[in-house]
Formats: sequence, structure tokens, C-alpha cells
Amino acid sequence: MKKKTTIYDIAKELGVTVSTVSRALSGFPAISKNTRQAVFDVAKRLNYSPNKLASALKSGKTFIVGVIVPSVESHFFASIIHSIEEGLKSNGYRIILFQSKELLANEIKGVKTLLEAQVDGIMASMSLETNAITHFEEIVKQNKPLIIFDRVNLKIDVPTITLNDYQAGYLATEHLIKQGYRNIAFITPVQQIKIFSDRLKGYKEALQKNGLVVDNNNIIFSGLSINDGFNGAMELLNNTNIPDAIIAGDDFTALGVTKKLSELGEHIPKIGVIGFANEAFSAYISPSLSTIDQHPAQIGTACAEMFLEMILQQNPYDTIRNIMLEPTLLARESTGVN
Amino acid sequence: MKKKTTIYDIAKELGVTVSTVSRALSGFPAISKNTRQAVFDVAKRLNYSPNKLASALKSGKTFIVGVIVPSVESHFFASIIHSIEEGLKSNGYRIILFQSKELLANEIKGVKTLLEAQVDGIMASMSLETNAITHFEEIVKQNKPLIIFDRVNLKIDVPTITLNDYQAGYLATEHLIKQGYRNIAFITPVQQIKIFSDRLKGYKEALQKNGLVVDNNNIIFSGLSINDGFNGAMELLNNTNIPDAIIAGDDFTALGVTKKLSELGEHIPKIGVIGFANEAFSAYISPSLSTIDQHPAQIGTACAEMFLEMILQQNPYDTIRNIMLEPTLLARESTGVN
DNA sequence: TTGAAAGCGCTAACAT
DNA sequence: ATGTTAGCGCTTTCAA
Repeated sequence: MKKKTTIYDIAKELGVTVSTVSRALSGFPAISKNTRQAVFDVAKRLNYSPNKLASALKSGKTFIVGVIVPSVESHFFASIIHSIEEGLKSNGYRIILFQSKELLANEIKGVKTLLEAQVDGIMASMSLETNAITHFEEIVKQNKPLIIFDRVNLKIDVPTITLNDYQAGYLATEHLIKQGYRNIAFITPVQQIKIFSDRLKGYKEALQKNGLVVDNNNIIFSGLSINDGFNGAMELLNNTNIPDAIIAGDDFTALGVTKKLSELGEHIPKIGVIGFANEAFSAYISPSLSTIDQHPAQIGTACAEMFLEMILQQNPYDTIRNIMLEPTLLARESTGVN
Repeated sequence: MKKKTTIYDIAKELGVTVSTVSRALSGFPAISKNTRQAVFDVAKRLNYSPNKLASALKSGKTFIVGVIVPSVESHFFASIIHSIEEGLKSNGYRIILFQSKELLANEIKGVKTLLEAQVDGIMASMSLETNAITHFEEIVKQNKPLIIFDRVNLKIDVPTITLNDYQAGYLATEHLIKQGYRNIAFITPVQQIKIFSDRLKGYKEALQKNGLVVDNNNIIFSGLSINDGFNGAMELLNNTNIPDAIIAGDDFTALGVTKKLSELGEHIPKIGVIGFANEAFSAYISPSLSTIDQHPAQIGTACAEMFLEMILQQNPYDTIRNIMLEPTLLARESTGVN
């Protein structure tokens, strides 16, 4: 394998020094038009490809932002990632992805790996397991921008981009009540993540405001998956007082609920189902799934803007903003809307 | 922000040289137990975090493999990625992800970016648009391992991991025929990607072997998405000779087909539908979706093993293996199976 | 507008 | 078992 072309090769070829080549390549203004053109021509001819590693080592900037999400398989996170990329690319930043798979250990490893890779900042949404945040504090200690989005832990003092999940829980519940449901169950992930406890609060208050009682037998704590929905529904159907509607933790969970209900088919009365996140499939299944739109594209865009703000400040944490977006109800057939 | 700890700081603290520290940290054998322990202790105390950039620059190895996929949002690719990660991590390799979003331009940019980031190798599945492969040839020219999986272009001479897509097309068609369908349509992506032309071939031969004729009006060329399925079904239903079954390019496309069919509801006779890839939702929608399992986990594992083989050879392309896995039929309600 | 030279943090001969 | 030293490829003062 022939040696790779470096700026030294270009410099030698042109009889100039590497500094000139470096300046020409990086768009430094005080360079003659001719020199710049000559450098570009030779670079092209020698098939030059810059070594970003060397550049990053010297300059201290990799132009890479690490993004940690529970999983990339949901439309919600995939869409956030996409809009982060879009929002960042005009400034030359790229992202590198890390999936925690809902495991705290992976999340910790992700932070470590990204930090060792010298990323210029990190955006993260926490795993369901996350109950400690020392791994995130390390990022702050290094004075690198950290932005937490969607799944936020109460205890952390960094910029956040979240959805108004209290409102999301309230909206879903209120919608079901308006549709005539009276015994509404709630399947939710564990509660150390703020958005999930907020949602539960919204659910409870919507019930109370409408004169309905909160029945703890109607609240199931589980994970987020088709299986969790399936099992959660099974559990609820064993209650003496079977619910007439179920709010699921996300659309996958709602799909599991739907599956369980359809298995029982004629044996039970029609039960309303609503999810969260508006997955790609949700509008297309039968019955189409009512859900709460969490505006992932807006969340991603806000993350990107926030990051660009932070790196402009001498200290990224000079001002800490916490942005909250509002959810939208998407009412479909699964809650009796034709 | 205080300076980051380097191996120099550790060395100074202990009164040894950086080489000793470097050796201790990297598990070099000829180091006394005491020294090693002392180094680890100080490293821990000073909160040392290695700068992988510097290490990679010097050693020429980043231990990063670039993975390019059309999109991460399908279970198929997400699952491949997961098993690539699993297969690689025991050897210290990590992956960095790049999504082409089915656009050739993005794919080209992905290769460039990954190469500039000095990845140790690249694994890629081509976008639907990909009709030129000069960008991939650059990887080979640099003598870095390139592995193409699933979506392969005929013209490229590198190791590949694919599914027997001829068989996949054949299986799907044969299954429908066995279920009693006689006028079977086929919605497929454009044909420069080998797997899609193979599938089509399997479809045609299955028809012919069973005494059915190939009707070009029954073959629709489109993309892969819910919308493509929706529109494809609409087009097929406008034919004078309406098909009694539809094979869709993937499960998302099949979902779009299903949606269109259910919209027409009672007005048309029951039409069979089958997809490819066994997405997470496929078993859980109503009717549950028949599909062809493409064994993504096996594909990913094979990619990882192939990569590890390639870097062991003095020249990664000394031996080029092309692995082909066999698909499995998953028969469900959408094709009339209970 | 260009050159000279130092050095980012680490690894890896080559010594001892 | 440990020290010395020369870079990896690039950016960036400082000087001319």
C-alpha cells in the first residue's frame, strides 16, 4: 500500500511550506489566489485526503458531537437524530451515535468512549435504568457542552430540551374521558426519569379534574416494548375492575396492548388504546393508533441550536436554558375516532 | 477549565517516564506488577482519560469501523448494526454509524467523512440510488477492509455478506401460490441493486414453475416506504386485471399496501400481502403480516467475523469470500394462514 | 503573503 | 524492567 498523501507532499510538489498548504486548504484569507488554486490542484491530483485526527489533535477540536440515545429503532429518536444532524451540518459538525439499549452500563461506557474520542460535546437522552449521573457530570467537569433531551433526570443542572410531558399525560387522559371512557389504565416506565413521572401526574390530575378517582390497580410499571404492552394488558385484564381504556408508554407498548386485546377478541368489550410518539406504523395499523405527537424534529433542531449557542460562550454553562415544547394529540380509531 | 491529565502528568507524579506509563496502561507484559499498579492508582487519582486521537495518530489504528446503512429506522438494519457491534467489541473495535437516507450523495459523503476520520475499515449497504461505486473503490485503494452487506452492487469485487434473495423471492411467491393465489403482483425497488433483481427473478421463476404467466402490469417499480406501498397498491388496483396477492419490497411497503386495501374495505375481494424483513410491528398488526425473515443478526455477525479475518491478513483482499445466507418464510394471517 | 519551528498526546523502536 | 527519542499529520504562533 502506497503512503497516503499529506500536506508535506503537496508542499514539496509546489516548493512551498506546509504552513502555506495548511492555510490554503483551510480557507485562511491571507493567501494569494494563485497559491490557493495551485494547492487545490495538486491536492486533487495527488488524491489528498486530510487526516482529521491530526488536525483535531493539534487544534483541540474534532467537530464531532456525541449523541447518546436509548435506541435508534424508534421513529422518535431516529427523527431527533436526523434533525440534530441537519441543524449542525452547516457549521461543520458531525455526530457520532451511541445506543444505550436502555442499559445504564452502556450509557456510562458511551460517555467514556465519546470523551476519549475527544468529541466537542454530548447530547443524551437517558436510559430507563439511569439513576445516577456521575458519568454525565464528568462531561461538565471537562467544560464540554452537555445537553439532555427528552428523558431528563431531575438532579442534573445542564441545558435541557424536553416535551411538556405533564401536558402529554393530561392530553391523553382528557381525550379518553371526552371519548366516554371512565376507567382508564396507565402503563408507564419506572419513574426516576422526570418525563414519566410528569406524565403520570398529568394522568392523575386529568382524572381528578373530571371527577374520576385514581385507582392504583390501574397503574402498571414496566418497560417500553411490544412485550411490556402485551404483559401489561394481560395484567390489567386480570383486575376485578377491567379498564375500558389503556394509555401505553409508547406506540410499541400500545401495539403490544392492542395485540393482547385482539387475541381476546369477542370475549371482552371494546377497550380504547392510546400511545406516545407517533411511530411510522401508528397511523397505518388497524385500528389506527391514537397517540401523542412529541415533535421530535423540533427537539432535535433545538438541541442543535442550543449546542451552537453553548460553544459560542467562553464558558458553555454561562447561561443555562431549559426549553420545553408542547405535545399534540393525534386522535385516531383506537380511541373511537373514526 | 483545568488542563486535562496526560501520561506526562502521571509519569512526573511517579518519577518514571512516559513510556513506562504508556506500557503499563496498555497492558504491555514486561512491566513490574508494582509499577503497573502505581500507574493505575495515579491515573485514577488524577482522573486520567486517554486521548484516543493521539494514540490513533501515532499507531495508525483508530479501532473504529465505519458502518453505512440506508437508514437506521428499520429493524433489519438496526439489528445488523447491533450484531456487528457485538461481534466486534471483544476485539476492542467500535463502530461509527452513517445513514445514507437512500441518497447516493450522502453515501459518497459518508465514505469521505469516515476515511478522513481514519476508520480502520468500512461496512456498507448501498442506497437505492447507488449506481456508481468509485467512492467505494477509494477504500479498497487505501487497502482498508470494505465489506458490502445485503444490498450489493454487481460490479464490486470485495467480500460480501448477502441473503439468497433469489430464494427469498421464490419462497414468497411459492407460498402465495400454495395458499391459492393465482394473480400475484410484485412491488420492488429499482433494479441496480442485485438483491432486488434476484428477488424478481425468484418471483418470475416461481410463477413459471407453477404454470403461471408473468404479467408485466403486475410488476411495479418504486421505493421502500409506507407511501410507496400505498401508491403501488393504488396503481395495481387500477389494472383491468386486479391481482389477488401483492408481494411488497419490505414490511413498511407492505404496511402501506395493507392500508390502501383496508381503505377500500368491502369493495374489493380479500387480497393477500407479504413483505420482507420481519419488522418489529409485523407480527403484531391485524392481520398479522406474513414476511420473509432475512436473519439480520446472522448478517451482522458474519460482517464482524469477516472484518476480523481481513485485518489479520497482510493484505485484506488476499482472499475474498462471498457469504450467502438463506431466508426463512414467516407465514401469517395476511396470506391466509390462520 | 509566506516561512520556520514548536508541539498536540501518544507509541514504539532502540538502548540500557 | 525502564529510559530516550523520534515522530504520526496537522495547526499556529512568531518572524520576515
